Amino acid sequence: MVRGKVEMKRIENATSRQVTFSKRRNGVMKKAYELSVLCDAQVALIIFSQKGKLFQFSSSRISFSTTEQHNFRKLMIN
Amino acid sequence: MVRGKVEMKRIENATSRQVTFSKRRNGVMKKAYELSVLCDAQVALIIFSQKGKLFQFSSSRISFSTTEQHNFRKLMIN
DNA sequence: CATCCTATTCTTAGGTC
DNA sequence: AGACCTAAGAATAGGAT
Repeated sequence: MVRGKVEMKRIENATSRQVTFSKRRNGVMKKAYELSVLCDAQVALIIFSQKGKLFQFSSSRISFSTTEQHNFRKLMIN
Repeated sequence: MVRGKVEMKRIENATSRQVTFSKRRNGVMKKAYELSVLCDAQVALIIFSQKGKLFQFSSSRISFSTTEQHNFRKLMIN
């Protein structure tokens, strides 16, 4: 595979998938933050890893309540 | 200002802010989609423009209900 | 207000530690 | 699991239309 090029499908190797998850999760969080700041938009981002670990970003006037997170997690596990 | 370089603060010019919103909104949506596919993660992203227009992405097993969207909108408007 | 262009910056795959 | 490195590819600012 050419270095840097990636096919848009599930990464089969579990280690690579975990590393990419960690890197890209930070990337998309940053992009969400930048959008909210630059454009004065309200943004909420919620991410569950395969193991059900939660990551989230939200700008000041929008947020996920604990109940909503719980509901999301239930949806995710089904 | 150097072409391509941007300060991480609200864009004051309304036209520029709108154009950047449109471009970066697509960018972050794409990143959220890619994260969900590559890493088999559950991702939900919700964005309100300054005018209260809603944009969202969510992967298959997680989603915002109409009620949740309504609640977000109320939070956002306050 | 969306879409094309492209120089420039930013992100990231693959690697090492 | 996380931090660093670097080449390569992707995103985007500013302009044009």
